[in-house]
Amino acid sequence: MKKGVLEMCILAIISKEEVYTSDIIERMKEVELIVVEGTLYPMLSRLKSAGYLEYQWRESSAGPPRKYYKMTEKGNDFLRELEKSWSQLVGSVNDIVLKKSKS
Amino acid sequence: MKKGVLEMCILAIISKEEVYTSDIIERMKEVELIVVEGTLYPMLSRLKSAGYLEYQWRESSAGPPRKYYKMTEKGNDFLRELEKSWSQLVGSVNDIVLKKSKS
DNA sequence: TAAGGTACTTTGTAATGCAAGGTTCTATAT
DNA sequence: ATATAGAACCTTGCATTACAAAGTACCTTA
Repeated sequence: MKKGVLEMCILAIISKEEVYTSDIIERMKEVELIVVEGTLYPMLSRLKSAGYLEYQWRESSAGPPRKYYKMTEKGNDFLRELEKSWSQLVGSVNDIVLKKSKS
Repeated sequence: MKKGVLEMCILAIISKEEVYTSDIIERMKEVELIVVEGTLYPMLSRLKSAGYLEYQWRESSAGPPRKYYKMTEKGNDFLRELEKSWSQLVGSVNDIVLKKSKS
């Protein structure tokens, strides 16, 4: 029923700026959403294989190189889809929750 | 990241009126949320074992008897919890999605 | 008393997200 | 030079969630 909320968040973050994994975790934490590496790495690989993302290696000033992700055209389309079904879900759930009881 | 949206919907429906499974499916369909028996029966059993629901057998005018569910006190508390974390989730996701890109 | 529909239940499976552990690479302290 | 620490990446195994599909029980009607 509720497919792809986390996926949508990740894609939304990447659509704003090129980021690597730790950036994503940080952006999520900024709005009190906790997500961990073990979730993120497989998901990013999946999204990349699906053609929604592409990445580029970049060196870091302190530490090993990082994979910086950015959206593809297809990824942007997919993000718009996800956003649409997300707002539909929110609407439906609000209908259920806010409906007056039969009294 | 976030669990229990469907659970919250089910509990919200039951909190409005005493219903049996087919009623729930119908209420959900009214707001374009599709849920099926195979999802619902195990979930209702779980919620009942957890002490959030109780049920009562009632005869039907045409067919076998039905399990009518209603909330317990504990169930109402739990529902309020779920609603709170649901609106937090909606808020957080909106923050992510609506945030301006760095440009 | 057989047939069909309604209601409840169980089983197997796919997808999701997490914990935990592992590998590689770089910088720094010894 | 070498060991240590830490950053970044990746993998494995597990619990949970939701669904499809098949199965069981009951009730009404022909």
